[in-house]
Amino acid sequence: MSLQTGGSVRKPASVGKYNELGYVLEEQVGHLLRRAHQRHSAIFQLTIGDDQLTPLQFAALMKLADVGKTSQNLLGRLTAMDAATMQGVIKRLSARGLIERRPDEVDRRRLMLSLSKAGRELASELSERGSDITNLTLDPLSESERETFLKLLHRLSS
Amino acid sequence: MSLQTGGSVRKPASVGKYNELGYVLEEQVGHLLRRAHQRHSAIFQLTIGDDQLTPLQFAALMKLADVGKTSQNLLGRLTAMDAATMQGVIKRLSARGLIERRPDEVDRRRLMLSLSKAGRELASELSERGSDITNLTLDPLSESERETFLKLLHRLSS
DNA sequence: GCTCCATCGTTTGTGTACGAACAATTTAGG
DNA sequence: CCTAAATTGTTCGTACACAAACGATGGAGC
Repeated sequence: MSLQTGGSVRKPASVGKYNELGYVLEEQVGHLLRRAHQRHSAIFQLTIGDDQLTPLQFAALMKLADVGKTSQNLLGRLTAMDAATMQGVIKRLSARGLIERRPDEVDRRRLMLSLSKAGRELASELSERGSDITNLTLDPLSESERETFLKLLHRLSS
Repeated sequence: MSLQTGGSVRKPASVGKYNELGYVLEEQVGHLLRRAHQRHSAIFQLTIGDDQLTPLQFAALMKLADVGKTSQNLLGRLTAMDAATMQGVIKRLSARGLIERRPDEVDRRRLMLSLSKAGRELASELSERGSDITNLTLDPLSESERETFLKLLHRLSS
C-alpha cells in the first residue's frame, strides 16, 4: 500500500529555509494532549498531599470506594486500565494496606478487591482533593469554557 | 464485550452524578485526558505505518526535520521531553540509523543531533500520516468544534 | 588564576502503559 | 458429556515519564 502523496501535494523546494514538511508539532492534538496530561500530573502531585499516591492509584481507590467489592478485572475496565497495569497498581495499593484481596469462592479465577478501613478513610479524606485537582487543571478556562471543553473531550475519549 | 462479567453486578449507588464521596471519576479532567490520549495512541499505531516508530520518536523525528541540527537538550525542550526520556528516544532512533550524533566542537558537553539520509526520507514519507492521525483523532468533532477544542486544549498545555 | 554555579548528558529507581504469551478456570456448543 | 472457546490474572519485554544524583564542562565574577 502506497504511503506516498502522489507527488503533487506540497511545495517542492524550500525558498529560504530548510526542508519544511508542513507538519507543525505544536498543532497536533496528540502533542497537546500529552502536554496537558503532563501539566495535570504535576498539579496532581502538588495537590494530592500524599507522596506515594499516583493518579492511577487514586483513580482505583476512588472507584473502589464507589462500587464496593469488585473483581480486579472489572475494576480495570471501570478505570480504563490494562490488566497488566491494574496488576501493578493493585499490588502497590495492597502493599500499603489500602486494599484487601481475596479469591472469589464461586469463580476461582477471580480476585475480589475491597477497601480496607485505612483505604476507606484515605478515600474519604482525599475525595475533596480530587475535585480541587480538576478545578486547578481547568483554571485557565472560564466556567462556560470548562463545560465546553469537558463535553468535547468526553467525545474524544472512546 | 460485556462490562458485566462480574457475576453479581450490583449497580452502585452512584449511577447518576453523585456517590457518597461526591467524586465521579468519569467527570475528572485527568481521567478524560488520559483516555483521550489512549485513544490517540491507538490511532497513531494503526495509522503511522511503521511498527517500530512510537509517538515520541515520531515527534522527535519531525521536530528535528523542522529545525535541523540541534543539541539533544534543546530538542527535548522543543518536544516537551524530559532529558532522561529524550536519552532513550534518541538512542532508539539512532540504533535504527535515523539520527546522527556527534559532540559539539565548541561546547563539549553538548551532543549535536541531525537526521541521516534515511531519517530525512522517513520524515518526508510520514509527515502526511502525522496530519492524518490528528484528523482521525478529532473525527468525532465537527470542524468548528475542532477549532474550539484545540484552542482550549492549547491553553491547558502549560 | 580561581571559585561558585548553571548547563548538558547519563544513570538509577519507581510507576505507568500495553502487547504477547501463559496457566488455570469457566462457559458454550454440539 | 466433552471439547473448543472465552475469561481471569500473571509474567515478560519494550517504551514512556520524571525525580534524583552524578560527572564533565562552561561561564561569570572576583
